[in-house]
Amino acid sequence: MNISDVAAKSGLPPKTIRYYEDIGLIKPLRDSNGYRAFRDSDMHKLAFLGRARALGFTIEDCRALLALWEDKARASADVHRIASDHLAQIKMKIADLQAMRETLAHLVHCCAGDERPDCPILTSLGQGQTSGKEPSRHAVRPA
Amino acid sequence: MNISDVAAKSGLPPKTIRYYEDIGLIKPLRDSNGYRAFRDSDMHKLAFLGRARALGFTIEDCRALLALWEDKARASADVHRIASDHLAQIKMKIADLQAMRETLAHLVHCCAGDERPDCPILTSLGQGQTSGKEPSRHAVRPA
DNA sequence: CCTTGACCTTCCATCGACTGGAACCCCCAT
DNA sequence: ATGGGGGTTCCAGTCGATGGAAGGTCAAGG
Repeated sequence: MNISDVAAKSGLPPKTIRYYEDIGLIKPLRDSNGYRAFRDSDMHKLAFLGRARALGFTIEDCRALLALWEDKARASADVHRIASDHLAQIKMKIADLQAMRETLAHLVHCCAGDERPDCPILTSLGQGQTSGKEPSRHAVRPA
Repeated sequence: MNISDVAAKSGLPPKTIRYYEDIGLIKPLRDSNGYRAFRDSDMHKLAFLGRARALGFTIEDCRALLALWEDKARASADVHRIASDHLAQIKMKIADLQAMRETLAHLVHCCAGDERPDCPILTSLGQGQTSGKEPSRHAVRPA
């Protein structure tokens, strides 16, 4: 299988697949012409990676999960720990985003949004009180 | 005021303040020794930026918001649009993260997390069905 | 046999929003 | 003069790709 076949089957772009080889997540063979020759096992790994990434696991988490997946003697506790740590991160991000949403929704609601200059959004940004709390450490910032 | 004073008052690290000057968000004066000399107006802008960033606005949004803040003849509609677009982004991210949370919570719940190798988390990642939907476009990915 | 076009390859740069660190300058107190 | 705590610049790195340039390969059609 060439790269565009695996791309189609795994749903990952060719660029991403090359990148995953670069960082050592997969090790496809090579044809005599230099083309990558993907085995079924490579395909499966890529599909695995795609799903793990879709769940928001970091690349390093993916690397660890892939190793555990391959290791038939793994302890499910190891997988469990990675996943529940990640779940905790996600929960924190949701909380952060919800706080932003509350504040923003309130401001947006209060702003007339017409041709006049009066704007509670700018007033609030100028004076403070975006929320009660500090900007939290686990930073949820724009994509 | 020197940089560490403004840092203390605005809550932004000196590095970030220099960066904001670099990208043209603020234009502090300079003392004869080359030190940045911050006026009150610079301080206010930095505080404004800190709050806008805490609400998750991108730097480019912040630039636009700052310009509108300075413009006493602005139309609140412009501010409103930026904020409500951003609010929509946040809502999408929350939805994505909640979908991840559901799936992950289920998997974590199903995994024994002991010394045995059997692990529904890995099984699921290996076989698919992370959720009903495609990984959405507005990618929420790890920090 | 030659060309065309769709593949494939590598390598380098860019995105966002900082952050770390090196190397160096400045100012004040001892 | 020396030490320590400011400040300055500039370069590299983070994370996870993605865009693009420059060039090699292959199969089909004329």
